[in-house]
Amino acid sequence: MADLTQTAAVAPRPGKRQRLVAAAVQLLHQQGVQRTTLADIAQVAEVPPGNVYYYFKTKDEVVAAAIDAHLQQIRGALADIDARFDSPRSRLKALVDLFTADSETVTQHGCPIGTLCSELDKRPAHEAFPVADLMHLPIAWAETQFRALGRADAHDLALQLMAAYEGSALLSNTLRDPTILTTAARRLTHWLTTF
Amino acid sequence: MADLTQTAAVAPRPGKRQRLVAAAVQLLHQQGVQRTTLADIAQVAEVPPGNVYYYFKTKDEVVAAAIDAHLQQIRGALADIDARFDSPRSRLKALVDLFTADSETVTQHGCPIGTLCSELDKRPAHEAFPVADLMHLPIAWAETQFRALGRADAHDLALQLMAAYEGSALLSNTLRDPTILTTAARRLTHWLTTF
Amino acid sequence: MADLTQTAAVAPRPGKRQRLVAAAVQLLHQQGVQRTTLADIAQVAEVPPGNVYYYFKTKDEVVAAAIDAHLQQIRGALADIDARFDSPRSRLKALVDLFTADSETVTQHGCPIGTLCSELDKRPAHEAFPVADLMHLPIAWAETQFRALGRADAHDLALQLMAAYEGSALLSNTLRDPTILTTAARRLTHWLTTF
Amino acid sequence: MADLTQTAAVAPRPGKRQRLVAAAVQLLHQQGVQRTTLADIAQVAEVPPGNVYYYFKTKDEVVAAAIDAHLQQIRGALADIDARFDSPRSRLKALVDLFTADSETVTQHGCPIGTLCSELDKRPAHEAFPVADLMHLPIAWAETQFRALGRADAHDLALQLMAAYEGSALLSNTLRDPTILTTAARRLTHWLTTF
DNA sequence: TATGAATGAGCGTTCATTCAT
DNA sequence: CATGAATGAACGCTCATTCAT
Repeated sequence: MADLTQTAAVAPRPGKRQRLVAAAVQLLHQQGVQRTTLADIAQVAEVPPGNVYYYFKTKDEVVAAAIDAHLQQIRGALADIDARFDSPRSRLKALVDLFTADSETVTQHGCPIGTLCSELDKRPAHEAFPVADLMHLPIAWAETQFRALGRADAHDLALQLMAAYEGSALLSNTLRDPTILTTAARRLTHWLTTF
Repeated sequence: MADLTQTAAVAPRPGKRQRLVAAAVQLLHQQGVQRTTLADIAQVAEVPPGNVYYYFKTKDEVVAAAIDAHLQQIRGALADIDARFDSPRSRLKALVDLFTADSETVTQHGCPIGTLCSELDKRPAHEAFPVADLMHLPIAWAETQFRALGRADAHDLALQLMAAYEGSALLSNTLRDPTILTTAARRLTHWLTTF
Repeated sequence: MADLTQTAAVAPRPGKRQRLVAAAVQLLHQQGVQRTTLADIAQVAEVPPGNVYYYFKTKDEVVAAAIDAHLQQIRGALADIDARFDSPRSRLKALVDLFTADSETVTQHGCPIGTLCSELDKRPAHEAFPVADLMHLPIAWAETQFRALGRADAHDLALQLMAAYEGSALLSNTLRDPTILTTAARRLTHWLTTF
Repeated sequence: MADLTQTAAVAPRPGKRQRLVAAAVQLLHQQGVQRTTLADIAQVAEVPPGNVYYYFKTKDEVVAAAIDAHLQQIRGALADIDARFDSPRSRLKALVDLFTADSETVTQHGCPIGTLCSELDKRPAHEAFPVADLMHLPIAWAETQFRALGRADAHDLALQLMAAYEGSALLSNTLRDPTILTTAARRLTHWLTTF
C-alpha cells in the first residue's frame, strides 16, 4: 500500500515552529512572559537562538502564537466535551473535571490562562494582547449549557463557575495547596448535580 | 526657644521611604513587578534615582517592602472591621463590602494582592517572596468568623469566599467589566445572610 | 526535430542575474549601500532570497556588480554622445544635458554615482571598492573633448565640469530643490557656448 | 580674590558628553553613520559603552548632537570671518580659504558636511534628520556677502560657490587627489577677485 | 540548478546596581 | 545623608551567509 504520509517525508520543517510555540506555552506558564527570554524558548524547543526570528518577527508574535495555541486548545477541549457528552449538566461536569486534570501543575504555576491574562493585562493599552477571548470562550460555552438547562441567569452562572475555578487556582498556587483546587472542583460538581 | 522641629531639619526628608513604598505599591499594581523599574518608582515618589539605594539595598527589597505594606494594610482593615462590627456575620459582610470598594481600580488592574501573588509565584524557588501571607491573612480571619458561627467547615468556607473574590476580580479585569465583581459581591453578601 | 529553445528550458530563469543587478542599482541609489539588505534586493528583483548566492558569493559582489553596471551605463552613454555629435563642444553640451535628464530623481536621492562614491569611500582600505573609475571615466572623456578644443588646461576644465555637476546634485538633494541642478546645468551650457 | 571658576571645581562631568559628541563627529566623518557603532564612539571618547545612554537616549540622538555640533562650528566660523574681515569680498575669500584648511582630511574622508548630508538623505522621510541647515547656513551667509557686493543674482552665486566646493571635495575624495580641491579653491579665489 | 530554511555574530538598548563627592 | 553619574550584563532583533534537499 502506498505511503499515506507522503508529505511528512518531504516536510523540510519537522514541526520546528510547533516546537517553538509549545516551548513558549510551557515557559510562559512556568516563568511568566517578562521573565521568559527568547533564548529560553529556543533552548527548550531545541532551536538555535537566531532561528526563532525566521518564524516570528518579534517576541510579541511568539506570545501571540502562544495565546492562539491556548485558544485552539480550549476550542478543542470544549468540542471534545460536546462530542462525548449529551446533556448540558454532564458537559459542565466534564469541564469541572478538566479543571482538576492538571491540579499539580496548576498548584505549581497557576492556571495557564488566568496567569497569562493577569500578567498581560498589566501592559499599556497600545501593547495589549487579545487575551479576553481566552476567558470569554469557556464562559460563553458554559453559558450555553446553563441556558440549555433553562436557567435565565445562565451568564451569571457561567461567570460564577469560571470565577470559582480561577480563584481556586490562584489560591492553590499561592498557598501551594492542590487540595484547594480539588475541593473547589468537588463542590462545583456537587452544585451542578443538585441545582 | 529651641527649635522644636529639630529632627525635621536634619533627618531625611520626612516620609521619603514611605513615599517610595507607596509608589512601589501603586506601580506594582498598575504595571506589574517586572515592568516597573526603580526609576519609575523613584520618579513617582519624587525621589532622586540613586537615592533609592539608601533605603533599599536591591529592587527585591523594595518589592518586599511593598508586600509588607500590603500586609499592614490588610491587618489594619481587618482590625478595623473587628472594631466596628460585633457579629461574625456582619464582619464577613464588611469584608465583602471591601471587595467592591475599589471595583473600578480592580477592573483596570486586577486585585492588587492577587496579581502580585500571581506574578511573584512565577519566580524560581530561590528568588521567592513570602506572598502566601497576603492570602493567608484574610483567609484565617474569615475562618475565625465562620468558626464563630459554628461552622465545622470554616476553613473551606473561608477559602471559598476568597476564591470567589479573586476569581471575580480576575474576570472583571480580563473582560474589563466591573459588574462581574459587583454581582459576585452581591451574591456573596446574600449567601452570608442566608446560610 | 530537436528542441531549438534548448537553453531556455534548462538555463536559469532568463535575466535573473540582470534583474538582481538592476534592483541593486536602484536600491543602492535610493537607500544607500548599508541600509539595503540582500533581502531587499532579492524582493525587488523577484528572486528567492537564498538564490542570490547562486549568482553572487557575497553582498560585496552584488555591490561590485552594481558598480560595474554603472560603469557600463556611463560607457554606453558617452559612446552614444560620441556617435550622435561631432564637435567636442556639442558633445560636452550633450553631457550637461544628461545631467538634468533625471533631475527629479537626483533631487530625491542624489547623483547615483556621487552618493555611491561618497558612501563607499567611508570603508577601510581593505574593503574598498574601485569606485574611482566611475568618476574618472566621464572626466577623462570630457578632458578629451576640451583638449580637442585646444585647451591646455583640459584636465582642470573637465574636473571643474564634473565638480559643478556633483556639487549641484548634492545641494539639490540636500535642499530638496531641483532648480539648483537645472540652473547649474544652464550655466554650464552657457559657459560651454561662450568660452 | 575669590575663585571665579567655582562651578568648574564642582563639575561632576569633565566634558564626557562633549567627548562623546566630538568622537561622534570624527567617526561619522571617517566611517559614515551606518558603519559607526555606539561602541566605536564610546571607545574613542574613552567612555564605557553602557554610559553613552546616560547622555543620549538613542543612537539617533548622538547623530543629532553631532549635526548640531557641526551647526555650531559653522556658525562660529562664519562669525569669526565676520569679525576678522570687513569687506564682503575678503569674507568670501576667507570662506574659500577654510575650504582648503583641511584638504588632506577632506581628501581622505570627503567634506564632513557633504558626506553627512549625502548619507542621511538616504533615510526614509520619517527617520530624516534636519541636515539641510548645514548647507543652508553657509549658503545664506555667502548670499548676504554677494548681495552686499550689489549682485542681484546673489543666491545663485552662493549656490555656485558651495556647489563648486562640495563637488571638488567629492572628486578629491573619490580620486584621492587633494590638488583637485586646492586647484578649485584657487580658481574660486581668483573668481572672487576679478568678478 | 534552485530554494526555503537555518545560523550566529553583532548591534542598539534597558536597567539594576554602584560609586564619587 | 544625598545624589548625579557611571557601569556592565543581558535582552531583543537584524542580516549576511550557509546548508540540505
